[in-house]
Amino acid sequence: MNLSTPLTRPSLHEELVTRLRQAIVEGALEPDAKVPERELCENLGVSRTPLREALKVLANEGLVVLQSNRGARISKVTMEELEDAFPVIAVLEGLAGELACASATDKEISHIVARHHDMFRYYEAGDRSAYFQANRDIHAALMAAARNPVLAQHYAMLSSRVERARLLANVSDSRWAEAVEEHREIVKAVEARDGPRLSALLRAHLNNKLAALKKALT
Amino acid sequence: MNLSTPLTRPSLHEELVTRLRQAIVEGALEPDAKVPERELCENLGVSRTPLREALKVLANEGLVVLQSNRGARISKVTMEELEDAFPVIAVLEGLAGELACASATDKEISHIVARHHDMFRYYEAGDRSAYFQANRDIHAALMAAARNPVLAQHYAMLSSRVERARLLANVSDSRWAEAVEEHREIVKAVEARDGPRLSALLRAHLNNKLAALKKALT
DNA sequence: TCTTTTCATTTTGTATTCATAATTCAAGAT
DNA sequence: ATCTTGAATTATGAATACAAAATGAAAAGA
Repeated sequence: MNLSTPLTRPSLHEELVTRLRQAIVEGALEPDAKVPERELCENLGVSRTPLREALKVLANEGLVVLQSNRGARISKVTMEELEDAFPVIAVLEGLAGELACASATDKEISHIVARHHDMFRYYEAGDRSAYFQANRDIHAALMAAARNPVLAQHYAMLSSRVERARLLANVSDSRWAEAVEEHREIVKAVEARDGPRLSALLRAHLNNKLAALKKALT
Repeated sequence: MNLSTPLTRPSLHEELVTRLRQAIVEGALEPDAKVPERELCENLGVSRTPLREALKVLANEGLVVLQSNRGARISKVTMEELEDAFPVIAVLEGLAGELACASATDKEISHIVARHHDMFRYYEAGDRSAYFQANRDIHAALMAAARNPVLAQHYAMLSSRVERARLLANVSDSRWAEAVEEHREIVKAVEARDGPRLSALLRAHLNNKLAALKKALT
């Protein structure tokens, strides 16, 4: 049992940030909807103070828009935002790939590889939701292996803003096949610990993802 | 005159975020110091509520650390943080360079070039503070020319975390000379609108800056 | 009928209050 | 003397209160 870490109860506003962020990303709080302050307070059993603190934080992250004297709205997912965010995510993932090749443990590498094989099986089985889960795991594992908390923080922020687009547009089967092919190259680069190549592949992968989203959303 | 944007008085917490961030970056609020909540409230003439909202936002940005039931402290500038942040800033500036080459107006390009010439003059004159100001302007102008608000937002956040290091370590004259040389190459790439080259130069410039900081801080 | 105006209601931003946890400091124990 | 102990004080987190602004609905005017 760990007796060295000073035990610290998370404050209400922190929990609220986490839960609201999740609700927004999952679409439980819909884009452009007004944030029902009173209702949330009642449901969550907290007063307005910590809830409003959480909203300020989420506004700073771009998930919520504050309108003076008119409360908060869930921010919309616009094409412009996606077009701005994806290139940034791309270079961050690219960097993560480089760093991961340099600092990942062998165990981490083999975990990423294993998750890839899972993912390929889900693709064969046509199980989209398991595929997406595996895909998220892979990107998260890569990010963790990069050993750079600052990078991870900004990546997480951007991901949360962009994740919601998945709810708006189902990618085509042909794009799915393409993405899988790209991942076959990616996993090869991971196994070879080829940082520059992995970086380039990830950047290209993200840019293709954006192009596919664009097509699906117009 | 702009008549489309609905005029909106900034809320107290927003103003506080701005002012506190500035105070932290400029060193008026020193790293590791406790945030004097009561004192700030009195000086700024606001109640605790908006101040605490601002602190939550700054904590989310990493400029402040919240300790449960023990208030807030200004976060320390650690070598680990700089080592994590600089590579991220480097890829963001690299991306900004690429994008700027593609989307900057001729006027923006010539402004960046002009500011470079100013900066070189300040270097000749040995005027460090004017040099730094011009340097900041150049990076800001480049970022603006990239036309990507998401990129700009994350760049600003990271810059604020890292700016403070400048107060801790004066770079050597030899590094200054080096940096100027690097900028001579950078401005050439800007004039030529050579995106890939500018991107590579900026990334290298940032990595060298980190190395210089490392040396100066040990 | 369709606007415009008025006024009650609700919502919002900020201030204030309150309960609890941390800190301080003096008194007693070692 | 130094180290504990515990009550008094202060600071903090969260709830509540309050004033100002926005919203909505009914009444007055076109």
